[in-house]
Amino acid sequence: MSLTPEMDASIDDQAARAAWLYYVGGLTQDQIASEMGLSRQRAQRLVSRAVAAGLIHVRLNHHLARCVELEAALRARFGLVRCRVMPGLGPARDPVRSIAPAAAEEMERVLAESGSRVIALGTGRALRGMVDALSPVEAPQHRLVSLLGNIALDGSASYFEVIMRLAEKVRAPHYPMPVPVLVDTVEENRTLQSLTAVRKVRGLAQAADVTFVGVGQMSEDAPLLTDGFLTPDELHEIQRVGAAGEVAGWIYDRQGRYLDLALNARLTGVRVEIATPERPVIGIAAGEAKIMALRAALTSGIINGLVTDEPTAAGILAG
Amino acid sequence: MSLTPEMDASIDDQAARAAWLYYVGGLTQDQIASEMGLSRQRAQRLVSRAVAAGLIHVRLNHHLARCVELEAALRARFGLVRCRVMPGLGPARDPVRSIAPAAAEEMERVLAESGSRVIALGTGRALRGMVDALSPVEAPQHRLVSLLGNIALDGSASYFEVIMRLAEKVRAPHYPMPVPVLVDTVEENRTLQSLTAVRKVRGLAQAADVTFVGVGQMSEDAPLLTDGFLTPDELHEIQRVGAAGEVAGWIYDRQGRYLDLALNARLTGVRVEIATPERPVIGIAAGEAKIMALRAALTSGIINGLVTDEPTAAGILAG
DNA sequence: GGTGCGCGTGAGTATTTGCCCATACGGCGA
DNA sequence: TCGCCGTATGGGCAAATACTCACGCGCACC
Repeated sequence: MSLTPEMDASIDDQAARAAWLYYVGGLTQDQIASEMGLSRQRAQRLVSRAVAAGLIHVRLNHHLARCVELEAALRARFGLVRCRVMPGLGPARDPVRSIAPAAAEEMERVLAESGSRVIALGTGRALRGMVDALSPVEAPQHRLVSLLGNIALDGSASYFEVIMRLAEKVRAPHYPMPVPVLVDTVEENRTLQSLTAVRKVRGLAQAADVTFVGVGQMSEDAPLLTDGFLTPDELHEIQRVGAAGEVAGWIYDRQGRYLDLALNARLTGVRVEIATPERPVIGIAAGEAKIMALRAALTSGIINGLVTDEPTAAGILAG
Repeated sequence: MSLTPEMDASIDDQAARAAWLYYVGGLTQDQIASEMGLSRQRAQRLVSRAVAAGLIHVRLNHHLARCVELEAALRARFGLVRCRVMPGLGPARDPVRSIAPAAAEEMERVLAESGSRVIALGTGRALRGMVDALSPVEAPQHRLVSLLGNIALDGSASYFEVIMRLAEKVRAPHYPMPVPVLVDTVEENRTLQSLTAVRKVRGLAQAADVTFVGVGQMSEDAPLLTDGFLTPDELHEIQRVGAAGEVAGWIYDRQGRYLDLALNARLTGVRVEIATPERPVIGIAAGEAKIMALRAALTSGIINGLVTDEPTAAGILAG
């Protein structure tokens, strides 16, 4: 993916400088080109490179009245300790884009604490977006721990791993869950759970001071299905017994009560229990499809913090 | 300046939403127009309004190698507790633009502390830029105090007042210095200093946990001259006795030793004494003209923290 | 009630930007 | 050594954006 680090650094430096001149200095790409002694096209490419590489962060410093209202309503109805509602980006546009900056701010808020905290993390696209939107901060006083593994059934590790990226950005000690998300048999699971390494990570995760999780829907586009953890038949069976959503792979019904499924015995991750104000669990999720799953998790208190977007917030409250 | 608050809010809301769709969502202004049901021009105006009003903040998440080097060199040479060097924006462009975001970050760093702090502030364009670039944060645990008044000799209050704006953004209790910067006679000054209100503010400022100041040059374009605190003759006389710069109106020589001037007896503000690591004084300043003033202030330790830009940093180190 | 002023609006236009393509450069294998 | 391929570069062009101008509306003052 990259050339020599030296080369990369120099090009990123150039990109950063061009983007700085463009966004902070307000120069045109023409002016940047002559300032830095390159062609306009190159200047343009550097700026877009900087944006693509996430070197540039844009933040909105204004609380939209509508979003503030929705936040207040959600806080009141579900007794949330944290709640952020960001403007929607219109249909057919990835809501992760909208909520990632706000989620990153929530994370930064935790990271800014000077005392040492244990921060537990789920997986998923929304959390990945959060980490990408995060500014690098040195916060080595905290410990990061995974609620679940990042190895899929087929052994691939692509399942939107979050903890390693985050640890890299904040330079904090981190404890990934060194196991597959799901194993084939109850016995395998028991063996894994007995490993000291696994037991220590589980213990840390269960004692987390704050937890960030995604929330999965159980409709036909369920992440558990698209990521290959369930077959369509299994999904339909679980839907039939009333599945409404899942957090870290653990499936619950419309009241947010965890279901007693055969699947559970093969899940290796930590189940998030009812959140308390002292040990909040922040849900990071948005999208039409997730409304029911979110309402359920909020109802029972699996999550007591929420970062979502405007249409999703409205949908949750409409129910 | 503004219409009804209601009207303002609604228009800012629109602007913020348009800017969100533009910068975060990546829509074109055409798409924003149809999404929000307005004309393309209106969408464009809303976006530029949001930028002008400071609703949109852009930050660069990359440490340019050259800037990092300069920071390290400045830290080492002057024993600084904080140091930020931002890329220059080229000549003939306001360096405040470049350093304001970094200065705002330094301020946010202090504001994020959970313990209660006393934050003292000077005045000037650079500090004003810092406050404008600051994200609104609730930090009512801190107290903000002014080092000097904001009333000029002619009674006008325009001298880049900082503390009120800052207090508005962070909702912290604030203590402006309720006097002119400079008075006509020593007796007037004595009278003012004896007022309880003034004594309390002075006491608070002198005990500040952290201080943010601009740094003024004493060349022909001295802020003290352009703001009408000195006549050209006075300036030349002070230059003759070796003035190199000024902090909060107090003038020092090339070694950063405060000068014993007749003017001093008419200055009402608090003189910033040698900074300590426990009670840092952060200088916010950049520009060719300020190099000598900065080097002097750094040499004697009037300031032990610095936010500046690349050419200024290089100039300071070159001496 | 008229008149002037200021603000916001939309149309038109100049500038800027993003994208595509032809081309040049450099590494690598035949 | 030659030729191929992948990558980066600059020119050109269409789209997008910013600016200017003239108009219209509302408000206040006369």
